Amino acid sequence: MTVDGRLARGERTRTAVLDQALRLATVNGLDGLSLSQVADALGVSKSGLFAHWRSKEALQLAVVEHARAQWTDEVIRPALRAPRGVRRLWALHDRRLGFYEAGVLPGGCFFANANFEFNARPGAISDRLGVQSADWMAFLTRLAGEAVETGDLREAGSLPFLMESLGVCAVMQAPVLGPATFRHARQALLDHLRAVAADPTILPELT
Amino acid sequence: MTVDGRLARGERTRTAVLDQALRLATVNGLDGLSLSQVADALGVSKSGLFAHWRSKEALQLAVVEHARAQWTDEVIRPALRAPRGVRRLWALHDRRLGFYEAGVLPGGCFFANANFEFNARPGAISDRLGVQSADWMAFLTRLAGEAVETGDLREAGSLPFLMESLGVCAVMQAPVLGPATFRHARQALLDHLRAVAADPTILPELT
DNA sequence: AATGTTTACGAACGGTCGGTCGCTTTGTAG
DNA sequence: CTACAAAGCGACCGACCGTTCGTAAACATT
Repeated sequence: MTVDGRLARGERTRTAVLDQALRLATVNGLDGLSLSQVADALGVSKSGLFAHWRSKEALQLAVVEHARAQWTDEVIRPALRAPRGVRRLWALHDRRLGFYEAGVLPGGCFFANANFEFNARPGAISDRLGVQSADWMAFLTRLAGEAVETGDLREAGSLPFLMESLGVCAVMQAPVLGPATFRHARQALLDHLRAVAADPTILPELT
Repeated sequence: MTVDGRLARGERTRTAVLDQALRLATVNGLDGLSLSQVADALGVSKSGLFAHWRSKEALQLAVVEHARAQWTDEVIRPALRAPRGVRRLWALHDRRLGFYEAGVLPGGCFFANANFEFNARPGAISDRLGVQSADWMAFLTRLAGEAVETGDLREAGSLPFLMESLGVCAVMQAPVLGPATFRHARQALLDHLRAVAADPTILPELT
């Protein structure tokens, strides 16, 4: 199977641009993203970007999808290796906070940033963010439901909303209050899970 | 006591500008705020703004303080009318969510928006936001400590962080998931408070 | 009535923005 | 070798940005 060298090159620049644009978007905002900045940071020309995306909004939407793929690869998929139930819920929370702590994105969390940036601005980007938000909450709800099925939990209750809350708040406060924020976010969920889990001993101790 | 008509007029426009700028900042971002937009929305000239603030950043800092004053008037002060202890904690949470629900600011919460916007951008504005964030968390911690003193709670634990988390997450998700979000945010804190309160009966039922 | 101050305005400036156009380079296919 | 297509570049456009400056009106002070 031979590949077209031109298309391959295009694909390479495309992902390089999306990587850079994603990082920049978490710092200056998805809307504050400037095509000149992205182009200069990669040593390409601004007009060359229009060969891949016909407008800034098209690039922004591509960044949203790129962020979703990264989130799936680095947070969701690793967490799914944990056994179903309360341990998987904990793995997801732990992995998520680890993603923030590692500083993969200089601005913390792309989705939290973007949701707050577009929460009062209708349009294609806001719509897409809304769908992804709903998907994410549905995923959390499904995992909590599984924990009830396995008998780990008596009931799901507000657990999905609580997990999302702790994650979002942690990434918001971390730049101000320092790394201890993540310890709070872990401790808070661990306390809650221990209180509602049928067998608290399957949950780890915080080191 | 006679007042200088010029100063009075200046003060009037100043607060009118800050009101408008605060609302606009919650929609387009504190940095996305455009002086032309603010000026046009109030029917004043753009250059006239520089008679009151010597730069855009000065106006932005003034907006931050204006938002703090509004938050104190409409959330903190009313909540302080509730008796010390767990009822005051609940009143604060309830009042906060009510502030979001009422749509006082079209973009939800100024501070959450601004924190996420500036969480990776050093500068005077970020510094000011950081101080206010720390103050706010200290206030929550003080109220939780009072609830321990009054005997309402055995221990504060992660309660301040939890309250902040639920509030922030609610205002983030409300535009996407609708008003039910606030019910979740209230229920989640109420469940937690009932679980840790010495006397759960002093807490209200959700209607 | 004369003087000074505060508020506010209109015009203009340099700079950056998103976007367009014509061109060159690189690689594929016949 | 030729014809074609995709990738990428440089020059340029109109629009908007924050900011400056000179000026005029409103008002207080003397």
